[in-house]
This record gives sequence, structure tokens and C-alpha cells, in this order.
Amino acid sequence: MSETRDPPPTDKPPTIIDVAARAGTSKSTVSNVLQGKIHVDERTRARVLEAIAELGYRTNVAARYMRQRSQLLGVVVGDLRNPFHAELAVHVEQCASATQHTLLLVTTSGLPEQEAQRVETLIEHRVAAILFFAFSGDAAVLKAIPKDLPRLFVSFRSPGGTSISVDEEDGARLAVEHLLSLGHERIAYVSTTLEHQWRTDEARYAGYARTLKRHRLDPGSGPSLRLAGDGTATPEEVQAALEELLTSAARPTAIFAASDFTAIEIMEAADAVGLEIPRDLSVVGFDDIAMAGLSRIALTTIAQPMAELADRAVRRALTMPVARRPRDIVLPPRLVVRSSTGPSPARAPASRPRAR
Amino acid sequence: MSETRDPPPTDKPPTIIDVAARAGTSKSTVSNVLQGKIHVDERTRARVLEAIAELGYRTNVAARYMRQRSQLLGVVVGDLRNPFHAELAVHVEQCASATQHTLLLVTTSGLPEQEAQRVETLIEHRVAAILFFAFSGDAAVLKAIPKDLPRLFVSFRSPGGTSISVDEEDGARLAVEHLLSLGHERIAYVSTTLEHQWRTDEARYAGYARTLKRHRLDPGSGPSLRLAGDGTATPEEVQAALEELLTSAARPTAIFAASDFTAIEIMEAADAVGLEIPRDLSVVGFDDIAMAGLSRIALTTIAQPMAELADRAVRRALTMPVARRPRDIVLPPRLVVRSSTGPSPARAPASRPRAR
DNA sequence: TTGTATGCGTTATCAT
DNA sequence: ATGATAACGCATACAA
Repeated sequence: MSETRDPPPTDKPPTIIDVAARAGTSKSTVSNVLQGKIHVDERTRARVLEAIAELGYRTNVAARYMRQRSQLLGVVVGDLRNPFHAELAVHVEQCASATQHTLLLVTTSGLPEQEAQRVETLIEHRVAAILFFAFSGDAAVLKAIPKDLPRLFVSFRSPGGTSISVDEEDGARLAVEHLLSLGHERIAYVSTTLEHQWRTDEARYAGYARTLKRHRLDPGSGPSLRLAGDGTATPEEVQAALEELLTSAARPTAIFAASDFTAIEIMEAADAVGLEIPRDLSVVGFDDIAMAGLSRIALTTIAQPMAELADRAVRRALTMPVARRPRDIVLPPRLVVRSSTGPSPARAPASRPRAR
Repeated sequence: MSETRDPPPTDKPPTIIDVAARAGTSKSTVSNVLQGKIHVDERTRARVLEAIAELGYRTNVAARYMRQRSQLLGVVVGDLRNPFHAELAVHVEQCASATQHTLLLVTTSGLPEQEAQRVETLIEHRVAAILFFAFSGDAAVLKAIPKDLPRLFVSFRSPGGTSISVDEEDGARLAVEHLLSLGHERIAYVSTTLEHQWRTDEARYAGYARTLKRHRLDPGSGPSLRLAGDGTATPEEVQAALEELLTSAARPTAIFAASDFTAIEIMEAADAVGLEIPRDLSVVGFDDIAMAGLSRIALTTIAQPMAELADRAVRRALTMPVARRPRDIVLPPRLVVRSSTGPSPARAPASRPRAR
């Protein structure tokens, strides 16, 4: 019955030497077979493969990584609960595995100290590259990364490295022009979360402000709210601030939110104060996370091409010529109209209007 | 100015030997300092630490892992887009990092072949333990895992390993009794997604059926829908099936969904066919993902204690006595009532009722 | 307490 | 085409 012996009698996993012995060859040859590089005699290769199967041999990557670059792809994410980051991670994982790479994933919670510590861990593991889904902006963190270790910012721009992102300003333009075309004039910009980088917030606001100005509207006088940056605001505080904004005398008739996440927070606040969307308030977000497509949410938003973002990020990170000078790759955003936006309500007193 | 020389002149990263040389000691001593084990002379330790800082030395974990177990925690997740899994992952990452462990995260997309291949990768990396957030049930995958490598199923039970999960049946009981207390009698069970294991679906259905029987209602005659298992149904097909269920003459007045994800799909279908929740239809989910708390969703659901699930899973995985025999740890679920459930509508003809 | 010698499993170099 | 041998960087047992 037991012609082929099962896993080796010893409790320690078989090594390349065990395989060589069983195949009646040398470990060099086995290594060559494994690497699939040099042309090895077919019969020898067959014997080696057979020995591997019989022994249940598995490469010890730790030993391999002592001589070669690791097949680990470091990913720094702020918060996986952010659907945008989670979706991005999914795509990145798929792309990475296509080239035999595995994700070493760390979380920063937006905390600079934690970020520094986690990045250090990635470096220690000699990852092939580091992808930042979020970044505090701390230059020290970047400086700690070896020169020859490719780093990439994905979905946002930041000094100190190459980035792959969407044209933030243009996305903002798309959003605001959509609202303008619906007749809105009191358009606010709202950003609340720390998962968006300082630069991202900056760029989206810039696009918002520039577009308004181009249409002879003054963004400065608007009732915008920007809570990003100091990640100290709790969800409750955010809600309170939003409700105040939505009940103020000069409340906006439309809001361009810095992200879908923020847009949904705004919807919450609107529900809480009895404002109906889009009758009393139009909202447009940014990202186009899956949730935005739910009928209950139906959020008009600026879509980011996540799959392409991820694909290009991974491809570039893994094939990046050493120490190439930083570049910013920019992809076009796209407006997706759903039903969170509608025509501007007729001018009316501060209280909420009844008629359209 | 430059009293302390910056990183070493060579382009290769400094080794423990470089540190020893600079500190005027041996590499063993440096190793001891690094491990923080043996009592090392304070002055020596200080010199070593100084040398490490000056050189910018970093442990080569590949070399370390050749002698010690790796500090990698393998995590197998079906789909990170599933908020339940993403939230679980966040907690797991936090717990793992508390013990200096990093997540090696792989995705299966529910595909058995991909799962086998990814698990193989984890094993090759000599991870300290493997956490399954999802599992196909393929025994071969389990058999490939070395005996002394702790494996844990988190959030569901499965033969072949220890699990940490919620009492599925009791959760189902909670859900159904809640619906019964609201006067519902035509209560359907619906499961649609592949991210829930066969066993989980089984257990939740069992709890559902048992509770109904206890109240002298026949689950068999109900219009339940179970699409789980064959992960071949597209979202569109799921919607079509759901809409058919909701427009049938014998449509249920309440649905116990196998997961929040499914519950939300049901809400979509209800919106599509013009059924108002909870007036025409009550829905209760399972998991209590963050999204369930949004005012637009407001889903009554069975909450799983995710943080505790993650915490105990990691703790157990990392301190698990070798080859202990499988155990199933069960935590209590909790009913969270929101506004997706309401009193049963008055008996009415098949068409949808107007009055309550 | 500190230093020395050795092993870990693999890849790379260089003979043959 | 194949095999012998030298790194690789660290941990560990043991010697001093």
C-alpha cells in the first residue's frame, strides 16, 4: 500500500538538500530547477520534481530572501474601514499576486508615530516596495527608507516620492460645475476625515475655489467646513459641526464633499436636521466607493479608477528603476451622477423650504 | 558640523558585525542587546545602542527568521470589500502589532484554487499562525498546513481546526424571536453571498428553522432563498431573484438575512419593487457592520463582537500550544434594534398594502 | 559578562 | 549539464 512514503519521518521540514539526496543530484541542480533558469536535463528535472512532491518540500523563503530581494509588497493604509482603501487593497493584492508577491499590510490609524514604527517594520522585512495609501507627511519617515527601495503614493500626491493619483483639481471642477449647472450658487466645500491627506484636501479645495471664481462666485464667503488635518474630531463632533452648518441661516444649497465618506456623514446630518436630499440639499462626493451606488445612498460623485490606480501602482513599484526621480502620474476622474444632486431650490428664507 | 557620520559609506546596509565593530564588542553581545535577553553591562549596551543609531542599523529579519519563528501572522480573507472582514482585519492588525507581529494578508475571492495557492505562500513564509476569515472547506488545504502551525477560523466554525465565533444559532434565534414579537408569521430566511461559509449558513438557517418550529410555524413552507454555496450568482442575478421573492403572491412580511451584506441587497430589491421598509417588509441582518448604523440604512441586526473576536483569535493563535486539539470558542451575539423592523402589516391580499 | 565557533537553507560563482 | 563551495546575516550553544 504505502509505496511512496509520506512526509519525511523527521518533524523538521525537508530542505533542498533532502530533495537533492532523494533525486540523486546536487542541491545546485535542485535550485536551478526551482528557479527555472538554466536549462536542466529533462530527466533530471523530472526526478527533482518527483522528489519535491514526495517529500512535500517547500522553499524556505527566509533563506531565499537572504540572497534575493523579498517578494513582499509593503502596503501602508490609514484605516481599512475606509471602503476606498479596502477596495484599493483588493486590487493591489490581485495585481501583486500576479507577480508572485504577497502583501505585508500595516495600519497607521492616521497616527504619525504608528506610521513611523510600521514603516520601519516593512523596511526590516526588506519589502520589494512600499505603497502608501495614506501618509502623514512626516519627512523623517521618508528619509528612513533606503534610497533603493521604491516607494509610491497611491491615490494622492506628496513630496518625496512618485505618486499615482487622479487629477484632484479637475475632479473638483467636475463636481462644482455639475452643481453650478443645476443652478446652485451657495456651494460649500466640506472635508472631515483624516484619511485624506493634507495635499489631497488642498488640491480638491483649490479646484473647488478656482471653479467658483471662474464663475464669479466667492468661495471665501461660503460656509465651508474643513475639519481635516487635525484628526482629533470624533464622529460626534463632526456630526455636531455639520448639523450646525446645515441649520445656519446661510446654509448652502449644495455641498461638495471631499470624499464619499464625508458625503455620507453629511447625509446623516441632513437626515438628522430634517433636510431632504436632493430637494433641500445637493451633495456630491469623491471616490465612488461601492456603497455610493446603493439605492439608499445614490450618491453623485467623482469616480476614481481604482483598478487602474492599483494596477499601475503595483506594476510601477515592482519594476521601478532604482532611484529614478519622483514623478506624478495623473489619471482622469469621472463624474457619476446619481440622485443626491438636483436643481437648486428657489431662494427662500433661512428656514427650510417646502416647495421646490 | 558633521561630527557623527551619517549612514555608512557603503551602499549595503550595515550588519550586526558593523555594529559590533563600531561599539568595540562582538556580534554576540550586539545580538544579546537586540534580543533584550541576557543581562548586558549597561555601558556596553549603551555603546551598542549608540552604534546602532549612528549606523542606522536594522535587523535583517530574513536572517533572523532562519533561526526563529517568523513574526508574520497569515490572514486569509475572502474579500476585503466585505466590511465585516475589513473591520475584523483592522482589529487583528492592532492586536498583532501589540506583539510585534505583522500581517501577511492574502485574498481568495472565494476561489478554492486561489485559496490553496495563497495558503501555500503563507506556509512558505513560515508564518507564526494562520487566521482564516473565510474558508472553502477544502480539506486538502488544511492537510497541507504543517502540524505545528496554528490555524484558527475566526467568525465561523469549520472542522479541522479551532474556531472563534459567535453562537450562530442563538443569533438566528434572537433575530427570529424579535420578528415574531412584532407579529410576523411569514418570515423568510435569505442568504446570498459566498463570503459566508457553508457551515455558517447552515447554522444560521438551523437556528431560524428551530425557532420557527418552536413557535409552531413551518419554515419549510416559507419562501426562503438560499443562494450561498455556489458563488456563481452575479449581483444582478441575486437582485432578480430577490425581486421575484418580494413580488410573489406569498411574499414574506419579514426576512432574516444571513448577513448585513445580504440585508442591504434585500433593501435594494425592496426599493426597486416599491416595498417600504419597515411598513411593508421588516429586515434583520447579521454582523452589525458600521454601515448598518447609518440613518439611511438603520438596519436591525445581530451584532458580532468583532474586537473581542479579533483579540481572542490573535492571542490564541500566537500563544497556542502546539498541536492542541481543536476547540470551538463561542461568544454571545447581541440584538441591535434599529428601524428596519416594525410591526407586521395587517393581513392583506398579495398586492402590497397601503395602510398599516 | 563577553567572545568564538557553528549551523540555518538558499543562491551565486566557478569549476568540471 | 552538473556539482562543489563560498557567501548571506543572524542566533545559539559553548568556551573563556
